[in-house]
Amino acid sequence: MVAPESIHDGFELANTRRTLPILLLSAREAVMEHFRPLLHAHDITEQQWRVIRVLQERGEMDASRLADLACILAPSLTRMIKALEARKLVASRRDETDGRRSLISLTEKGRTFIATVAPSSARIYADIEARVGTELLQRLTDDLVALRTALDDEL
Amino acid sequence: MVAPESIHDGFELANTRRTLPILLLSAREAVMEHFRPLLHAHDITEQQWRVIRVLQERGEMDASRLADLACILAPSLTRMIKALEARKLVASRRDETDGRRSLISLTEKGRTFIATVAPSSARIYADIEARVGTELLQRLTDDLVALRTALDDEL
DNA sequence: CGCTATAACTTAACACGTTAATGATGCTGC
DNA sequence: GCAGCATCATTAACGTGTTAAGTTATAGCG
Repeated sequence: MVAPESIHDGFELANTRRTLPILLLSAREAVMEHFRPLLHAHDITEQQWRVIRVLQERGEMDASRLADLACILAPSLTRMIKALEARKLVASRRDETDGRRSLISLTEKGRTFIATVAPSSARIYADIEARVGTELLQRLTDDLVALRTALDDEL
Repeated sequence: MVAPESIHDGFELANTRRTLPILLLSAREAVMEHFRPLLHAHDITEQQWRVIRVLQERGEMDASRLADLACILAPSLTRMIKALEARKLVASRRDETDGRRSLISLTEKGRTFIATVAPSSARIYADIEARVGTELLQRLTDDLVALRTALDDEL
């Protein structure tokens, strides 16, 4: 499929299709392809789904932490919270002890929404797990965490 | 860092932070973080950089194939080609034998541009390779390809 | 040849990614 | 107490992701 040359010789650009950015991007695309029909059917974006799931798992938190955990930038989150509030899936309030912070939480409607979508989502993930195989999936999970750790510039 | 429970039990949602979509997203983010200053300094986006690199590696091709290889959707590519043409980094022309197709190619200026940025880019990739380690990088590369293959619905 | 279907792009509309700048609040030291 | 700096959130501007609809061109078929 691809020439079996070394990934990178240190002097020239690597084959674009074999670089980490594209491999990670296309792998992610292959995974998301399976979830998209479900999310679309429930009129929610992938990013919004991440946000409300994080809220369900960890409860109310400020916007910065939510953005960090859901892998979403602050400006995007600001826009999304407005949309999710309009649908009454989340609620936000000012932190009383720190007026700069905005605390976001899941509403009862939000919890119900997740409960509605969760079974299908879990089924899709189980199908992916079955296709990929437990061994490969486990190794990938560990290696991806290791990759992040190796690249994290501990400031 | 994360509770050492099984990835997924088949009945409930997995821990969001341990799911493939987020792992792949955050790993990619960790990698791109290192390239962003360079790309920004040359006033080019990550996606545009992918597009012109694919053109350099494989030469003139039609838009569909280019979009596929660079992992970019057709509507995005249409917009990008306009921008890249305005900067005279790429050129496009109609396919003479199939009037529907648009053939995209790198200009001389485009080649020069890549030659200018390539050394820094290669240095950054080499640094990443050094941090991550050859073994982990090689295994990840293979596993990510395997993941894509496993999930590809061969239509 | 003409009709229909399909394919390759293009456009449009809306959401998110990314960077920079602004506003508001908190904090620190004097 | 207040001036100056840091932090959190928001806004703005532009590029890309995503889906749907629209254009133009080709292919198939009677």
